[in-house]
Amino acid sequence: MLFIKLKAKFRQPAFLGYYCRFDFIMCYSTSTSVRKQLEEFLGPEYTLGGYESFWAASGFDFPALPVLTGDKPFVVQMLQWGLIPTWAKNRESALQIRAKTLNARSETIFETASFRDAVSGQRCLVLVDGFFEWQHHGKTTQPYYIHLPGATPFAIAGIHSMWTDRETGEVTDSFSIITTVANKLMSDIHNLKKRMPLILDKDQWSAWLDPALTREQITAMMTPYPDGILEAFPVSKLISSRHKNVNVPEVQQRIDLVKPGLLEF
DNA sequence: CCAGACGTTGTT
DNA sequence: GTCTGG
DNA sequence: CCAGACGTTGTT
DNA sequence: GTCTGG
Repeated sequence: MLFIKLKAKFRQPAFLGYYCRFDFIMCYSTSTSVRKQLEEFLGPEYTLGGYESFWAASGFDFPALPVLTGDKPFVVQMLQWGLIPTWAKNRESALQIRAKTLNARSETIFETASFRDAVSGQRCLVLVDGFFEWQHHGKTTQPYYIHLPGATPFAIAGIHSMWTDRETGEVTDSFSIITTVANKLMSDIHNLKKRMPLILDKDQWSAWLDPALTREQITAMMTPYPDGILEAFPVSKLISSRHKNVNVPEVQQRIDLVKPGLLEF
């Protein structure tokens, strides 16, 4: 059994932002500077509306996260993570199903009952500047934060769905993020499952949100992010905690591995 | 036919 | 809503 | 991933 | 120890 000892060595965060652990955790940030940073990145044609940022958000909390949809591609909307299909009969079944729809596998998305309606005409983009993934060493895990150079924001591609509660009339707009096979970096980090979120740069956003896309065109966009661009560093296991508040700056602080893990970046 | 599911991740 | 399992 | 359960009888 | 639920 291999134990990895960790020595926390905090330094100033290189940036602020929100992120999103793609499988069942995370999205980040908090200060007004983050909003400004995103505003600058998006440019004047975008409206931030009710945009809210986090240091970390767990999928199992079903948080509302900043999303662009095909209907309003230039308006940041807060949509709920955990897609509820239109056919959910009642609140109980809606809550049950959304716990299983945090991620959608790109390989089967056109066939699965929960996703196939949304993928054709209800695509969306989840705005993040990073996400977390765990590297496995025997029985232990080491979380990493994955991001672009300079904390450049990017989007995780997703699908969304409007659900109306027939008892209350309440409408919920919710989403799933799409996963694909890992690229090289993510294969090293997510060393067992070797998956990664479908990441789209800003110049691909309008194509992804175009409602006229054919199935073939959609499939063609569902590829791993190119190698050699994403960066990663190890972070404290605070991010893995279920009961502590992980929505704090510390979750994204780099730590040094006392006994180096399988990887150094 | 009806009832029940409808999903992903992970096993160094 | 639609498919599957019994 | 972690936290928490870890069971049976009888039921519209 | 191992499975399940979130």
